[in-house]
Amino acid sequence: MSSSSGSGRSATEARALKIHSEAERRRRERINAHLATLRRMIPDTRQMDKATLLARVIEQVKLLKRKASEATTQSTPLPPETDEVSIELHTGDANAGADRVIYIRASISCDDRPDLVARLAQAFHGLRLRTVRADMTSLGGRARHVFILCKDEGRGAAGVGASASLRSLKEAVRQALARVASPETAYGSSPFQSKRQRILDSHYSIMSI
Amino acid sequence: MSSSSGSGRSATEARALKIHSEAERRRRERINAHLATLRRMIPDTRQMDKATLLARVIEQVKLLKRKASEATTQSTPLPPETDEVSIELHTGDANAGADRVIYIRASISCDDRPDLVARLAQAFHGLRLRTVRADMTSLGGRARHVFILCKDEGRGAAGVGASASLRSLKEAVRQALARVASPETAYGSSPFQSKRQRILDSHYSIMSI
DNA sequence: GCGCACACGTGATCC
DNA sequence: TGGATCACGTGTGCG
Repeated sequence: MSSSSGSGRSATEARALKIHSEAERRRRERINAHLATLRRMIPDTRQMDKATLLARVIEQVKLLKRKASEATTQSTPLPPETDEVSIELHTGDANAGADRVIYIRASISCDDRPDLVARLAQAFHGLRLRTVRADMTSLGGRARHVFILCKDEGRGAAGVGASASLRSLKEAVRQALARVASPETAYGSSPFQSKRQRILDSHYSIMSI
Repeated sequence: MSSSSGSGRSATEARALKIHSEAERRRRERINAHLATLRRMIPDTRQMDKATLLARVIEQVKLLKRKASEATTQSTPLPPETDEVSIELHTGDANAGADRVIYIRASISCDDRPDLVARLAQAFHGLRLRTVRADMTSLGGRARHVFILCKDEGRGAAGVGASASLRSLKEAVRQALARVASPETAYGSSPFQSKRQRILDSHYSIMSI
């Protein structure tokens, strides 16, 4: 205490005290305003305890952090444990007859190895397919690659048997991918290798060229 | 006031008051503990105003929400018209000290050309970075490629200057990508070519090897 | 002295 | 009435 006598406050003290309380009120208002904002942007927090509200904020920040991080590092599911090849045809706009562009979505899941991408590129090149889009994942020795391929000009197969040639093209792509996925099928190389071992062994890059 | 006489409090009143103040203290402690937690999980908020801390929390939640949302909706499929290079570091869980794995999200947008992917792979290889995931788009002569790179073992830079070496690694990747994006900057090759022309000319494959 | 930010105790209020 | 929460004024320390 700076100065005091028995009775009340001096005039200056009273005024200072008032200023102080007002400042403190403004401070509380700032904090509470921010709290209200948080309450608005987080679901199911209307009329909830100030403390538990903060708990939910923490929880939400954690969750969003995980979500954002994992979304930037892997936006597609993990490579499946079983080998798969899938082909889809997409003729861009069925009625627009002018351009005759064919898109193929080819997906392959298999064990990863250094020459995988190169082999695939080679296969596509041999089929006169252009890779417009590619999505590749390599994890734990497994790879899952998805390609959007484009057959720009169906000149050679334009006329009558277009539909038939489409099917054969599709089948050709499937076989090519299957060959790449397991080059030595029919050979007796043991397919039994633990997942753990594969993970330990695998430090392949999907872009080893 | 419930009851009062001139002098002091009754014994029961005093005890109740004490209980009350203790409860209030506990409440404050809970709130402050949560605030401390938030302060820990948001960068650069050590000894910062309680109010401004909450402001940063709001800001962070907004940012993370946008990030997570746009990452799940994949809202940037088309290559932008302007050249861009962006690098992001992701150390997997800052506190889990054991594994020391570093992920880098590197994104490049530029004119497409046959050797682009090969150049990028070469650059990453030179920086001892493994490509764990790749997402490549080629459309209308423009390319937008996103890579998740992995620096498996920071053996050489583990100790003191880890943070600094991270920054320098990030900068190295950025410069490498910039070089690949526009190899002949500073030369006088005319940058003026119509978008239309580029589209007509471009039949590149992003996997031409 | 002044401004700022914090913790504390207290009265009011609502189940 | 008892427990829980809130807003308020005040005391106190730091630049």
